Amino acid sequence: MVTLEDVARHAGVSLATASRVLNGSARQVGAGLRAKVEQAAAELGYRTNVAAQTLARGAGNVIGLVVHDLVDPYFAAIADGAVKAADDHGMVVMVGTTHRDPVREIAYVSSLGAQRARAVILAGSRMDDPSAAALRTELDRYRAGGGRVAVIGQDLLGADTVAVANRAGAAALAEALHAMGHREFAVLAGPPRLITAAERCEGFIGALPGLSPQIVHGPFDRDGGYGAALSIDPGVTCVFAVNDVMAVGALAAFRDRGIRVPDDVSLAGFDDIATLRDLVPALTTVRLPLAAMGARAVELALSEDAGPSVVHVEGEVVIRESVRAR
Amino acid sequence: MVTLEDVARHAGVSLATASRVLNGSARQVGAGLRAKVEQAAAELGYRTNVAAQTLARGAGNVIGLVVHDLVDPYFAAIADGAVKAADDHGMVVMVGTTHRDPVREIAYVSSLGAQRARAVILAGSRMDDPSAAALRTELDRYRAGGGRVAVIGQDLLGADTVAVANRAGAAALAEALHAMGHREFAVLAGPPRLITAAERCEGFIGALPGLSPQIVHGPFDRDGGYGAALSIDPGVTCVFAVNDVMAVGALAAFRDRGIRVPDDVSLAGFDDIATLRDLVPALTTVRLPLAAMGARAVELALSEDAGPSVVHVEGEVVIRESVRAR
DNA sequence: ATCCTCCCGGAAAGCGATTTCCAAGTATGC
DNA sequence: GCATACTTGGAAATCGCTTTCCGGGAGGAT
Repeated sequence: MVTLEDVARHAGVSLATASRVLNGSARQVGAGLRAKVEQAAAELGYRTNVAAQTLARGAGNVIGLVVHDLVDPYFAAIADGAVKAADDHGMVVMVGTTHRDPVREIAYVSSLGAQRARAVILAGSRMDDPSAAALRTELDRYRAGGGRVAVIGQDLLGADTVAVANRAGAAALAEALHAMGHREFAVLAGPPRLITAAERCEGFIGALPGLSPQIVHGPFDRDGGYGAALSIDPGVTCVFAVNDVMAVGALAAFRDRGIRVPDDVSLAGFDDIATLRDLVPALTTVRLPLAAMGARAVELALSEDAGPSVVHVEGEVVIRESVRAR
Repeated sequence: MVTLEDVARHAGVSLATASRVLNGSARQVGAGLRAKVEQAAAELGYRTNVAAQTLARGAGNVIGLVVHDLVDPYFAAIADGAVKAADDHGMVVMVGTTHRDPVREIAYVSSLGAQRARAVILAGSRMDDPSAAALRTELDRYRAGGGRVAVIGQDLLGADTVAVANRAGAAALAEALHAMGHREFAVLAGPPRLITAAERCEGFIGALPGLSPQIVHGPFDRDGGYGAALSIDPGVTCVFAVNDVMAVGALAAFRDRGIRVPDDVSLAGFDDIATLRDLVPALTTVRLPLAAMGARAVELALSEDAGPSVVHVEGEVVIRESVRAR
């Protein structure tokens, strides 16, 4: 491998000068030498050794992204935005998938700490349970080493946060559905202690004073939606699934049971996953700018301001054919 | 930050011993010292500096993965498999997205070279055009530095390859559709020079001797499928889209034009994207083990054998409601 | 003309690990 | 009981780059 020293020798300059030319520095180098160094580097095919650079500089160019599941289009969209934004800042993204295992999540943060990653971004909502404490400890340790942390979802860890207005979005959706004449609701509410799910559920119910929707808990994924939909009470005219992927499961369950959407029951989700837009009937949902959220998280984590800052993002209600007025 | 030297001092041993205990080595360390070192590391909260380790060892623990678009569920599934497999081998994955820009692809390989990534995995088929030469040059350079390269798709670069039997899969599908009585076919063929698309198209047509299906080219994505479907000849009874995402677009186009699937026309795709399984009508397709392909690529790239090895993966025809016998 | 800055090139000291040698202690073979 | 081989611990040389510090030359002010 060609080293910087080889380049310097070939160009007849010192190591210091070569470094300043090739790898950026506050200091200027005269045009003559600069050209010589650049030519030498090109001739020799020099390639910076990032590991050495990271060691010497004390900071790397890696951003860690921790998601539950890349196959879930929600996380894929966030990851896409994050990768793009990181690239714009000359950073690269390391992705870890936890598949909702808190142990893996912690292990991943720890590994990113060892990498001296510039920042770690946690996407996907956390359970409100003891494992969160262990994660917090690990994050503190990471921060103590100079790393930044950004969280996408609710403001839970005292870190930079891209906060999603889950309650407000769900409330706006509830109001829209109420205005269309619905009174008998069911909520496919996801896991009871999953914060995002709980917030959406609360926001929805809170916007329907005097009504008491049926609440069905279950996993936060497609099969969870399918299962939960099976136990909807007769008489319910409108079902809210706390995310789109669950809504898809519910749709399948209704289809299997011969219940027509929206003729027999209306259905709404949350997130507005692009891949799902061609579903029939098209899903009424709350649109979230997922890629932008991923990008925003990267920018937050890379910004210089001291204190943890919070960016709020709002959802936009999108009414499509999966709901019908009563 | 706590360094290995701090740990060694705290434990009253040499740097060498501490290194051998904490970061793995061929050499043994006595039980007594080993315990002392481990305790010291725990007390001080020692964390390996991966950059220093990479520099000293001359090889890192990063695997680079280059995909076109993480939002495309095809790539998301591959990435998921790759991340999991890498994790099993104690490696981490750095993802880059090119959005089909050859320049970005090359830039990414170059950046992975600078990282001294252990391997780079290229997913997503390439165009058969001049930019491939530039990529090949960059890859050769990367390999010259000791890195491994694996490609998912067709065997094009002379690297380790997870080769998809595109022709055979498409041919099997064609035979199945033919056996169901279809004779008038159209192929939504994607970009003419995109190798994967071309192979699937050829395989399909080749299995229908005596027939000459209508070929419609267009982009390899959802909108490409939509657009191509608009120019299907009347009289066609069965449409093959060279991937599932395009098939979804075609489905939408047919719906918008009042053409019913499968009553008026049958439709088939390729890939069997999990996220799309709840589509109505369910898509007939050729199933590919995407996550396994991603994992396989990682293992190939990490294996020690010298020469480039090729793993073949076959697709399995899955008939669902989007096709109907004639 | 003198002095003070400012600018730019180079020497050398790290950054935090790994690993090759050495040396000493212990086990084995006869 | 002694020579030989194996272990195991430590000192020190690297790995490739950044950056501080020093020194010399050019330009401006007095």
